[in-house]
Amino acid sequence: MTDPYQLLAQPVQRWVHKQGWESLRPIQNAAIEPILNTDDDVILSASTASGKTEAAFLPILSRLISNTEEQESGCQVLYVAPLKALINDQLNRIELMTDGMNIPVTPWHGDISATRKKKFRDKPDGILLITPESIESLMVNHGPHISRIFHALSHVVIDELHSYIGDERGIQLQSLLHRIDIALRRRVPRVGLSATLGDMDIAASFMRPEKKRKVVLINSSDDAEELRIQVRGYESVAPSLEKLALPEEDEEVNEPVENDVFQIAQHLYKTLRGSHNLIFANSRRNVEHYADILRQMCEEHRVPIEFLPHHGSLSKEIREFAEEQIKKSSTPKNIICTSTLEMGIDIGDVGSIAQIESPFEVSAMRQRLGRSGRRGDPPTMRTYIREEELVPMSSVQARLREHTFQASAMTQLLLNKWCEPPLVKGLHLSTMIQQILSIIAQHGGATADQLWKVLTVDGPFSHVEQPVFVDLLKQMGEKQLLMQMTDGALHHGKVGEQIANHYSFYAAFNTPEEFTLLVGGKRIGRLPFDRPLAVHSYLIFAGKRWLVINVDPDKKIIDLKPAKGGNPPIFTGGGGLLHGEIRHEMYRLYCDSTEPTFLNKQSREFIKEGRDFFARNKLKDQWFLQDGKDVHLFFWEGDVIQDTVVALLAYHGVRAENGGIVVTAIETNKDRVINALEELVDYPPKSEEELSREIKNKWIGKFDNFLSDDLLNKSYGSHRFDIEDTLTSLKKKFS
DNA sequence: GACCTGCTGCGGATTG
Repeated sequence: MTDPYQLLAQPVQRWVHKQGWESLRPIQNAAIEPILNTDDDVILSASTASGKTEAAFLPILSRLISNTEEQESGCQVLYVAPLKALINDQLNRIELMTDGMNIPVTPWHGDISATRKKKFRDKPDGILLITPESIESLMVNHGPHISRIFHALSHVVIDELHSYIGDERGIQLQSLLHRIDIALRRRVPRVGLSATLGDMDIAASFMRPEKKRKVVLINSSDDAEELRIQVRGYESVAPSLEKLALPEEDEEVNEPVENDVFQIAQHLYKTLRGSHNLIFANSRRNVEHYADILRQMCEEHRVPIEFLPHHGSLSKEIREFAEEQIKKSSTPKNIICTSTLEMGIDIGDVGSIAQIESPFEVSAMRQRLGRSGRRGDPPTMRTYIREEELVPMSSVQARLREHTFQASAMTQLLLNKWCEPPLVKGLHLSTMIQQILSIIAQHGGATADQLWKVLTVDGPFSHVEQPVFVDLLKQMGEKQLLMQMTDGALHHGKVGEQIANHYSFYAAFNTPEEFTLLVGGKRIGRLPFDRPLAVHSYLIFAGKRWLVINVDPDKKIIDLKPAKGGNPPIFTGGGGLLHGEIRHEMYRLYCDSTEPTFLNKQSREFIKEGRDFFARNKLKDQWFLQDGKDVHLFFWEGDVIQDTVVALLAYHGVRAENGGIVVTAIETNKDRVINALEELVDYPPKSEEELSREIKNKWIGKFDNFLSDDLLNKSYGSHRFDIEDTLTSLKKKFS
């Protein structure tokens, strides 16, 4: 066998040599042959910091170098990233790799000057680093030039592949890449990079939706990797009535800090101060809450403030300040963050990860764990779990110690190297509306037949049936998004023109309106529009305390000044969907009698208490539990199935709620619920669409407001419900 | 019981 390294072009070999590498990593060796010698699509899956970028670019650059003699100039590599910050980071890395190879590298996103973009459009060359939204803008504004700009395209590289699969942005990216292939009349090989792909087959069919195309999967996992993981338990004291008393108006008050929150903060302070760590707190509200408590602790002990908040509603300046601080080794800093620091940008050496309460996905845990332990130390994560003190009124969830079991099950799955396959479902009609308008902008018009071919035949919308597509076009006509010329060609209607000509058109995902928060005229961040603050109320934001001095609903501005009181802000948001495998693992953990090794003393105690309750109520075999007027149903399934059960029961007149570990049917009895479920198994509703009719607030996609009631029910049902899987699960219960 | 992501072209004035 030949050494794959020998296949690389001379200048690329010289670059490898200059790095002082003794050998290439396994993933880098494995990637060379398929990328260099074939036109297959390739997925490179390997842990964080394993050199995936180099694995893709060493063979790609080798190919470009051997091609340069024949090629006239033109964009040769299209590298797509989900974050601007990632493009800025990769620009430096790739420029170093191409040093002396005469291959220019151009970044393109919203912060790059129009001049630089124009220069590239006029004389495209080398490697383009770009976001999906900026490709969209290229299509809409420079449609006729697409084939000229990309005629020499050799490869498309998709970084952080997992971040696209299953959502609007993924469908949009599939559509854009497909449209580039169509413009060039050939298939450009694609290379996908990721550390957390739960299912390689799903990833492969995302990369290339066309059937009968081979995707080469290169998976390099380091089995010997040591991990340090602990799940720590904390118990809250049930709140006393005095603490719930309402404050006098204008009084500077703070929500009381619960004792378990205080203990968690104390442990973070004691364990993490003096080094670099990331603290993931799951919600922006919790980030602010812990940032405030930890700042006070630092002030009380008269030490420098070493805990900084970081989330998406903070201004860019505040976020970048925190990032700079943790990059410096001289000043130890901890950043308390949401998922903002889960992916991408290199923030230097992080000693350990703290996770406050479980995230919703094992893949998020894995991604977060991968941010620590970069310099020889094993990745380290402490998960802090809160459980309520048990009182006579305590819920069944509290008695089962649900949070401890969920965190333990997720940790076990992480150790088993499992993570969620992406949830690929839904019609994505909102994104289809966007792509229809975009294709028309690109070509200055299109026929219904052309749209159908581009979008559905080998395209990203092959799951959309023709009658739905026809209905959608009619609807778009009625809402003035489209109009039809006498020759049959479709053009933008009055409303379509307005939407597609504004820069807010390029993103496929939905964003809420927001207020801007100002201190002395300076922006510190944003708050969602539907949660306006009253004048004279107190707020904790950016880790500091403020008084609201003015609210301007027209300009969407809130003015603040420093204060001593304050409460963490409330943000809006839906719920996460837990995967069924996590509930299956939780069930196994309740049935089991051995103790996982990663528990501390208190969480071991919680596991024992949860198992006692589980055994006393015979929940291993029994899936009903009458609780006063309510009935708890134990399905041990994911949230899509449990949400579908709730909707199915409502359809049969039984009110129910998905409470996580249980579905609770309210004010009813066991017999009535069993009757309803048996009837459902025998006479299920015909479709998810039918099930959606009684649901309110069905606008989830950006352009859902243009759908008819029928299409909206179809769309909503396809995204949120799964009758088939639910019936399979129910039938198992009755067998 | 949630989080995150992204974003024009054009004209006119000013400067080198």
